[in-house]
Amino acid sequence: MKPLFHPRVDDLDLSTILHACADPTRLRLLADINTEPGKTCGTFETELSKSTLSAHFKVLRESGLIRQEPGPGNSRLNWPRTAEVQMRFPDVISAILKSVTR
Amino acid sequence: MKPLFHPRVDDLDLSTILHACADPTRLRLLADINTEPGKTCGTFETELSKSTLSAHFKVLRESGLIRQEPGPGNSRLNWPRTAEVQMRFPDVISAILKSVTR
DNA sequence: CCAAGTGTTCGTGAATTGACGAATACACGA
DNA sequence: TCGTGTATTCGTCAATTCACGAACACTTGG
Repeated sequence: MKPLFHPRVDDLDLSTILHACADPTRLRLLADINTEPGKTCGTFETELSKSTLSAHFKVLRESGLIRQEPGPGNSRLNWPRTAEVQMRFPDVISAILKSVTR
Repeated sequence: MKPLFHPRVDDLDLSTILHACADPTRLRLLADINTEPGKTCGTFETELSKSTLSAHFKVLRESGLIRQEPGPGNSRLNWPRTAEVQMRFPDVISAILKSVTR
């Protein structure tokens, strides 16, 4: 599996991050990844098609909110980058995640 | 001056709020309103046209982030609703505002 | 080697966004 | 009442977003 692009902490942008969080689907995904780190892309509850979901993961990853690393088979493991993001923007992500209704 | 629509605290939506914050221009406006509450719409530093600015204020207002009340003449005074928003989504707005680079 | 499983990419289309200028609405002072 | 200042609304336009299915890429098990 090809490794994917991930922005460095220094390159994180607040507006980009907020935009990534602003979509209900992505916010749900992000929350799930934080509750259950290492989940594989196919294990999320959703009605959406695979391609749509893949696009959402891409937005999350490119914003710096998650890390996607090669997993077993052709899968990808999804990890939160919350700790890293907090270094740049303290409390933002944690506050948002706390407000997400399950 | 007509009073404008403002959502009740109970009707605030996290995604809507994050979307409102996700635009750099709006984030700038929001930060300015919080630093200097009661500012009038025309007193913001910007290159944008009146109509564009007005649209941004509308997004902020309808998301619940600011209150726009009639001011002297035909002006509108802009107030933060940060305290109200915090009741629904604790720390979210304050954390975002702290991360805004001046 | 082949089939099954897992994701990504591409092309498409509908809807939304963000920008603008022109027109409009409203309040106030002269 | 007539300008002037302030802000909203409207119509338009280009660009972006979000959704989908089809096609492709890659790994692994049989």
